[in-house]
Amino acid sequence: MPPTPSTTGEVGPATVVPGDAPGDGDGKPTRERILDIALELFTEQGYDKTSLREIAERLGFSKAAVYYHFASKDDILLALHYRLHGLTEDSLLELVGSASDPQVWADVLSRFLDKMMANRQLFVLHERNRAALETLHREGHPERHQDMADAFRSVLANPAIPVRDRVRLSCALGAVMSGLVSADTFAEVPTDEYVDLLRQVVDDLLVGA
Amino acid sequence: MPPTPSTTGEVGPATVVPGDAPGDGDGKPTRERILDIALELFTEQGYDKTSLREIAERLGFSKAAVYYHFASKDDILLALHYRLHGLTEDSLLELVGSASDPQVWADVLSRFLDKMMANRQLFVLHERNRAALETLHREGHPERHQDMADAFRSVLANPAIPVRDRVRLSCALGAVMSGLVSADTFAEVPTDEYVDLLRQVVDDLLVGA
DNA sequence: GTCTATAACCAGATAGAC
DNA sequence: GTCTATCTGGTTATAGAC
Repeated sequence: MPPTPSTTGEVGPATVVPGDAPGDGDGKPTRERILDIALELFTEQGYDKTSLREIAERLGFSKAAVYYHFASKDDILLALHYRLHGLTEDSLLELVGSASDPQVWADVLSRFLDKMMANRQLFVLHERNRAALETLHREGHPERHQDMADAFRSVLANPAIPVRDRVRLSCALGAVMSGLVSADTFAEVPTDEYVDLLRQVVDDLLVGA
Repeated sequence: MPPTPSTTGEVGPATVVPGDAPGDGDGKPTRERILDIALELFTEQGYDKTSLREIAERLGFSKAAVYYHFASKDDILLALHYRLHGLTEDSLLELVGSASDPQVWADVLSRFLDKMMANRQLFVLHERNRAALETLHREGHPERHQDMADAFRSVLANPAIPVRDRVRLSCALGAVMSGLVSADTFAEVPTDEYVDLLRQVVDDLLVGA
């Protein structure tokens, strides 16, 4: 049986202690290396058009070896989804869930933006494979793991909050996501400056006007 | 050989003259009925997770019959993509291409919003199947069919335009798309009112502030 | 214009050797 | 921890009858 039979929440590079496990080229454990390649291929070609054989080939071993680390292809996608979960601090989450004030939403989004930008590829993965990820969410995905997207979704569906505010929140989320996805187009702009531009957009939509 | 061997730009319900071709339940030609079902299933379950067998079953005939109307599964997706193309008037397109003024972009988007809202599902399809559609765009898709998305994309990539303006345009597009996708959440709001809220968002991002 | 039958293929997944 | 070999099932696509 594999060392981690059920899917575990992976938190990303920060968790990896250098020289922590066998691995190959780097000190990174194989499981992480698989996830890194998968993230790259899934974002580039799409989840469904990427085969396990392809992932394995890139790493220099065979398809079946991947099955030692993950129970299924879905399991890989799920693990990447959990990387996103891992980015969220609980304190921010509670803030969103409790308050119904656009100013608070804007603050949370603003504070979260740097982390989003630093882990941009993870968001692009989600943006480009919505269909596959939502299928995953419907079945499986047992524990009601709360993440940022879930928190905001529940706000959007809350009828006690004025429609105008909710619509503008929805737009602000879309605007930020769009900003992340097309960040490559603005590669010549320094990251800090770029993030500030996005922050301003969030502000204009949620508190300004 | 099929009546329309290569993919033709389908324009939607407006093109269908009542009693125009055999069809079945309605006066709609079979080709259109296939596209309607495909649109529904592709948006719901995703392009890759929908099989031709499933589409055929819904229509009451067999998988192979679908191949009479379309050369491949990709061809169906492409035809739906062309429905989107069909929504765009050339006059609006030129407007976007020529001007580099945020005010103009806002006007175009505003004028286009009603049509976008009326054909919402088409946009949701594109939003939820970006990966599949971009693969399609890379290969095939011969004639440089210009659509709204292409026009705006070329603006975003134009270095002659101030970065701030371009970033805000990118955000505005994302905001509108997000608004379209989550329109169901706000089903209780009258459409006109909802579209006005979105128009305001576009305005705040592109001309206000 | 639609259907039956079937070909050809490749994916995800398993068993068990090393 | 990785490999070879194999199973199983579903997918796109074709040929040809009605």
